[in-house]
Amino acid sequence: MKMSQAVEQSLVVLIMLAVQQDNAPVKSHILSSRLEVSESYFKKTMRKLRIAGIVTAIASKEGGFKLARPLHQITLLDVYEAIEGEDSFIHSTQLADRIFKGSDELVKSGTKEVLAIIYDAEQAFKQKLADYTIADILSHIGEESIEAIDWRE
Amino acid sequence: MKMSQAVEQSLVVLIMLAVQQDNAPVKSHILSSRLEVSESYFKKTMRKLRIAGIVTAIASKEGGFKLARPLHQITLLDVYEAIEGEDSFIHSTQLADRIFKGSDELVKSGTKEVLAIIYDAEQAFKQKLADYTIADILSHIGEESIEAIDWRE
DNA sequence: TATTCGTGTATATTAATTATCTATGGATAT
DNA sequence: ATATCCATAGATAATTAATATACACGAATA
Repeated sequence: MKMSQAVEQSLVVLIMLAVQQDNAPVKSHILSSRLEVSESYFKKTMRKLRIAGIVTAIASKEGGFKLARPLHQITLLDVYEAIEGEDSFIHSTQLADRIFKGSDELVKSGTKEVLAIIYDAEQAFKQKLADYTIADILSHIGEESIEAIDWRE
Repeated sequence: MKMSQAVEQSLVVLIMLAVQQDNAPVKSHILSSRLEVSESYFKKTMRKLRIAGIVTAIASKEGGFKLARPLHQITLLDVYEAIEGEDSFIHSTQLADRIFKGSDELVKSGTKEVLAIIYDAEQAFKQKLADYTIADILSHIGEESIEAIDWRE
């Protein structure tokens, strides 16, 4: 069970935007070349972040992407769900239906319980992600070094 | 981020074995046909469960698979890890290295923090799975109906 | 009016999952 | 003994999702 690479890529981009002075917009080709992915692929990921209200896109000369909200209002769950969607880790019951077809109804309820437990575990995972924001990540970086960074150069 | 089908298949098989009277061994071809997968594929999954010490294989006429331990000693985490292994949801840092190469060391530590948070969330997920056993699932099934089931028929 | 994002489509590559078939060898109950 | 069934392994295939690129036209704006 692996998390999409795009989630990590997104988080790194957000860190980059977060340390950009004055939240000045940074161009696609600069960010994508830093990530070493094509601008085309990069924009597909950024689109998801934009739709989720995490970044703002500015179409203009001197345009680019910037953060849409303060750092402490962007949780890791926001980013995760923006990229991965809200699908559950498991989505089935079809299997249970196949197996217990013809046998006791009460056994079928056992698999329903399985789904409930996995859903419960999934919620625990997501709650942890919701507990942390980009600001928490940035708090591990020294103030001085942040002021010195301009990704547009 | 999706859980392997094999995890759900395994749980269903364990439920079937759990309600089998006297923990009598059930043959591969019976279980695999119930799951509607080939016996060959089914055995590959069962092998993982056997290596994890969850089921016992009996090679003999009147052989088959049975549970290796009491129901309450088989957690959902045991099953999950038997099938999915112990890989983390995210495994990288390579990306961080690529991006922050040439820029400040302190920024790199931001991505380390990201990995730590995701690992934390993953542990929360796994802890929930460890909190439940096959016995918990079975507790949702009436005693009477369990006594009536013989999967070997 | 040049620059840059927005959107959409088509396509390619890679990797993992899911799955089957076959075949040889080993354990054991009767 | 021998039939039955698991153990292991290798080759192969289908399906799906993730990852990725290229291209083209439209829209916003400094």
